[in-house]
Amino acid sequence: MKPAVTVYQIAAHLGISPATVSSVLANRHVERRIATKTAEKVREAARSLGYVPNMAGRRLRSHRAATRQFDLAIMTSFEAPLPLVGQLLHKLQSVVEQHTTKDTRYAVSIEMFHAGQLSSNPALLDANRYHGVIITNTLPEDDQFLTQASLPYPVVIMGRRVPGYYCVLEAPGFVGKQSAEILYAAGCRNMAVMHGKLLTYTTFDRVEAFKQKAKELCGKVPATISCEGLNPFDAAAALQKFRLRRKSLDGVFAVTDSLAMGAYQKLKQMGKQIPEGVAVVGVGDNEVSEYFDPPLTTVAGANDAMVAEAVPLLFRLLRGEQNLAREVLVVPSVFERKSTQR
Amino acid sequence: MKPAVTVYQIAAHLGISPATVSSVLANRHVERRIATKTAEKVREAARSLGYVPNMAGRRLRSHRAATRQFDLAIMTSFEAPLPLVGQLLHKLQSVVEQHTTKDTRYAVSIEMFHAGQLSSNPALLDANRYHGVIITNTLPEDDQFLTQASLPYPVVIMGRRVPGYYCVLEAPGFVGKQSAEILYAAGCRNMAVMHGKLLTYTTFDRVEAFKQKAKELCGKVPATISCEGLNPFDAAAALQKFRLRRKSLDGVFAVTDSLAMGAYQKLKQMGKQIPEGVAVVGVGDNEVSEYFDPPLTTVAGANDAMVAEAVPLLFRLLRGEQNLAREVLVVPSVFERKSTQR
DNA sequence: GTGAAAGCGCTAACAG
DNA sequence: CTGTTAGCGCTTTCAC
Repeated sequence: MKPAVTVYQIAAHLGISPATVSSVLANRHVERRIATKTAEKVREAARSLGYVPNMAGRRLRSHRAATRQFDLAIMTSFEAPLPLVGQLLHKLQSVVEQHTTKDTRYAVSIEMFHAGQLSSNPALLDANRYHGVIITNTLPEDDQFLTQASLPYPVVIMGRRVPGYYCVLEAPGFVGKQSAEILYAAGCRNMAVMHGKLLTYTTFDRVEAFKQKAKELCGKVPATISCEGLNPFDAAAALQKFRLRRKSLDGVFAVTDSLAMGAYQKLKQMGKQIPEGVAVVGVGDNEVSEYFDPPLTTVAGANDAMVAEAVPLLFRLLRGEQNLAREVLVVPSVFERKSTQR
Repeated sequence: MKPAVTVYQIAAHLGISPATVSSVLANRHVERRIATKTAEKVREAARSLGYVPNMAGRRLRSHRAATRQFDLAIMTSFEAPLPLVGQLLHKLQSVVEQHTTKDTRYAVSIEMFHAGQLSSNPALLDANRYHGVIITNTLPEDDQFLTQASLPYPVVIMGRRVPGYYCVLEAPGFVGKQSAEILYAAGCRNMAVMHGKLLTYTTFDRVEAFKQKAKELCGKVPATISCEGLNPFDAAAALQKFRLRRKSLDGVFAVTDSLAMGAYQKLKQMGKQIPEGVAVVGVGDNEVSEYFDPPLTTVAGANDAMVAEAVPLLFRLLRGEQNLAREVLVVPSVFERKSTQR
């Protein structure tokens, strides 16, 4: 590939000076009183030569020495539930807004990688891109990669414990344990756990803790309903298949509210009342769970709370604060609603 | 404010060379075989002096000449529904991934502004930040500002027609008109429209078209149920107040599925059956609408479709393609479900 | 209305 | 193991 076109080449091409080219391309031709015809020519040449401005050059040259610019990033997998990313983004933006001053500016980027493929994200290991990042929705493969890597900037990992990093995660086992207890208290003795094909650490933990507690309480391991993805559709489809094998089902723990919502419809179609026939517990990443019919009991996950911890933690790291806890455990809230009240 | 600390100052402070400082701070001290003690000293000094690396400098110096780097941004208001932003982000990321090659790289940033305050976003007018942006969820104040501004890079505006820009928007009037017709066909004669306090152009259009069509069909202007925000909670609260004033209500058009979902619960509590007592139409920005009870009829908005048009359009502009349509109209799909079948 | 020259902060390349 | 030097691409300043 040829080296990129620069303002110098455009200037040479037209027989004018780079300064003139620059003025035009930065939209300053009016204040610099460049001839309209010249401006036209420059734009035309830029287009035909395929000029792509180098933002690093521009920023380097034109920033005020007193301004500090922080480039932050959220790294998440494509497969992650969008709401979590949205929450994180929203929170990060509002904290950024608070911290922005005349001479401190922030930019927030998002990098997405395919689950398990974090290692092939080129931006990650570059020291020349970000001042700090929050990484979330990783799979074990990703975590292993991170363990070996040593990133040259502050990193907060959400939802997973990775040695050597600052991590914010759900209190291990809490969601699964609580959910099993809620279902047991509602009288369920034939429980099932419903989850997607890909398991992040957080999801894995929820599933395992649920199974263990359910076994302890009911004397047998709960069934597994494995869904293709995390959408309601996937839950309905999985339940359709499952139905054939198991009629006695009386309690469902879905690792995501979206899955629970898909399950609702199929359960009703199967003639099961909620909660009388089957009780359902979800994990709260959804604003509408309270408005489902019947309202969905939710062990609130801890997305909100994790986000609320992770973002300020990143800023403390950026500020260079020392002696911060390597690990923050967040305890989810439980919202008991009709879907588990018998 | 003092000028930012540079590697030169750290070097001077420690009596060593800037190159050494640089190597350490970029995590290259191993390959450069810097003494561990020196590395320690450098890091310590960087911390105590409050060093913030200048990414523009780093990037400028260390990039390969053959690499073109594109910095893209999504600009959206804080108040926008998160799902739309999520969809847009996801789509943009996947197209970015397709276009990424050995010597073409992309970075995606998000800028959030408060609805109506786009003009005070400093990143917007800077020529030295982005190669292209997608702007969405603007209020009329923002649009007016944009009309006057002249941005020095490609811009796609989603959801609104603004003179001089490339715009992707819903076919005007379609959603509102369709919704009114669906409700009318379901036998509704006392309709209401439910919307949030802040009206983007898109929402405004939906509301107005609905009112007009409803009046045409029923002979009277439908009632308005104005909600604080766009969450289900807001819909329930607004309906609670509204209930006092109007018992005859038999059809609701909610400009957002979230609002419709909030309305469901309150309507049922008020003793209205859906669809027998009250039919409901939402606008489809939500994966669970099909899984509501009864499944929610949705005029699918056109978020998916808009996103699918806007992102490739941005890339065409970046490539310098000429003679592109200034305006792309997207026609929403209609999903008739139980909530309007009598 | 336009050009020449300097230099933003950093690191690659090379020399020791 | 570390220092010297040059220059990435751009824009600003000043000169004409």
